[in-house]
Amino acid sequence: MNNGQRQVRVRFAPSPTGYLHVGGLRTALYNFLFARHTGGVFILRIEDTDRSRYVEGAVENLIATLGWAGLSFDEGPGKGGAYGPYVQSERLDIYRKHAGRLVEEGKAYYCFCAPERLEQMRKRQEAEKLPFKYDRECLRLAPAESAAKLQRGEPHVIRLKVPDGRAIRFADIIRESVEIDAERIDDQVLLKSDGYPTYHLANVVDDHLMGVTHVIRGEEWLSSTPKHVILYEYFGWDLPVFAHLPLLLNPDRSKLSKRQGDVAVEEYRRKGYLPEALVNFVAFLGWNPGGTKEIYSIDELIGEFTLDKVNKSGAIFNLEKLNWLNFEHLRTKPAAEVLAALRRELAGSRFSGQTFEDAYLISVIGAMRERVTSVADFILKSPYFFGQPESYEQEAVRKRWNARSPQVLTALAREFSRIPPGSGKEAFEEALHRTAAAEQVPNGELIHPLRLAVSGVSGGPGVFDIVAIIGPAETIGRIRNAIERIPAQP
RNA sequence: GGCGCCAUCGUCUAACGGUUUAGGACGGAGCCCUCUCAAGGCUCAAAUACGGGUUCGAUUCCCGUUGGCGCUACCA
Repeated sequence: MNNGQRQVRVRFAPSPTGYLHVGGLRTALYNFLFARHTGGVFILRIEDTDRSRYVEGAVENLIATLGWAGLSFDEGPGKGGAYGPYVQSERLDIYRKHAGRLVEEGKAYYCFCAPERLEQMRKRQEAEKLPFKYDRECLRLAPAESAAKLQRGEPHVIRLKVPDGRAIRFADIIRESVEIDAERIDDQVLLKSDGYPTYHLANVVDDHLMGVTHVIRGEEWLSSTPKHVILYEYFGWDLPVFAHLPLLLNPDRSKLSKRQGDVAVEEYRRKGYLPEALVNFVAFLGWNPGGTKEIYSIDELIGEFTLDKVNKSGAIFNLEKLNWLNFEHLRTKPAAEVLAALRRELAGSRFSGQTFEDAYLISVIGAMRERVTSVADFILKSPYFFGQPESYEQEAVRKRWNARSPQVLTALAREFSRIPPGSGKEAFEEALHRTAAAEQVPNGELIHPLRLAVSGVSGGPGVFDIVAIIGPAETIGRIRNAIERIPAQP
């Protein structure tokens, strides 16, 4: 082990197979937080060594999503750095060179076995309930024979020659010590027949060449870490510090996947979740600084984050808590920022054709802030601020609208018509009280039908807040509309 | 199947052998507030998987059982 005093260098190394997964976001976040907390360097490296899974535009998407979440990287594609290139498909010669060096030193060997042979062997071993292990057929090839095959251009791979009869042990910050018998490890393919490296080779080579001090990645890599340890040993390189993160789980405790909810970060973005809320949420899936504070800004997370507080067991992605966190972040976000987000939502909604003044939207935000969990909710839960009610909730009509409603509301409208535009809610409240007294009905006989008339629903902000926001003229128009459209009640 | 990792309320978690009638949060239930819905305040229900050790004392340390998950590819 090394790196006592060296500057921390960590990396997030996704493969560009589409969108950024929330599990990937969490891994990226922990790397980012660790780097920022320690004054280290956060690297983005693209692991595109599987050409069949490459998705066009995925890299740009990944970078954009990371940027949205506020996870800025110091070195990486499009950003540069002294250790580039940061895209593995641009580093092929490096991997070939290193694999070749291993072959020369007898630590790896050429394998010419056809996929069909491997497949048969796999089936046989499976039938005998044995773990799959390559039978080392090609390791027994005479050097001359191997060279001849190479000469003839026969398709081949390079395999790691796993040392015999040794226990491979490595330290992990989160899991302490992990040990596995080398006997169990397959002679892993390092370089594929298409000339591309496998994850194992590329990852180890790059981590070393890029000076990575801490490998912080998902637990799914724990089982293959011994292969990496062997590689470090073979190359004569110092081991980085490993930290294998607990997995993110579906509600049924299986590894988080599509099917059981959204796993793409951009989906949450699209639904109006705030990046600070999503970041706060995933940070606490597997990590906790102790104490009872729950709402953290990203800077606070940076201040508190340490790897030894990461826990070992998988965590279920619980949407309810995310909703609450989003609500909490939304309510403390400056109105100007919420305004910008709301304008974006409106632009993509059925109200996109209309224009609203900043002051108007700010008062809508003030009225709805404690009633929404996402920015999209402003439109979903209170469309009546952006247009006339299109319908009237049946249950509310049945409960709140009676035979006298048209008459008293007409009287109320008459009172409202004397209120100058821009008046506060008190003016409407007083007008309503006057009308109720004159018509000799309880306030509720006016308040509830009024709410229904202006909003079409039974819930929402105080009715006087609503009418003050939309103004007297609009309110009167909506009252007339409602009287016309709501069928007479007994 | 083999190997590895993991195991506190439904969920996220706190507790680093005793300060614990196991704390907080989300969600749930109830009450208060109230023009509705929220928000807010108060209250309640809810967990150390099981069995052995070690110890004066185990949520905490060890072993086993059970369960869950991961890996077991020329995918990452």
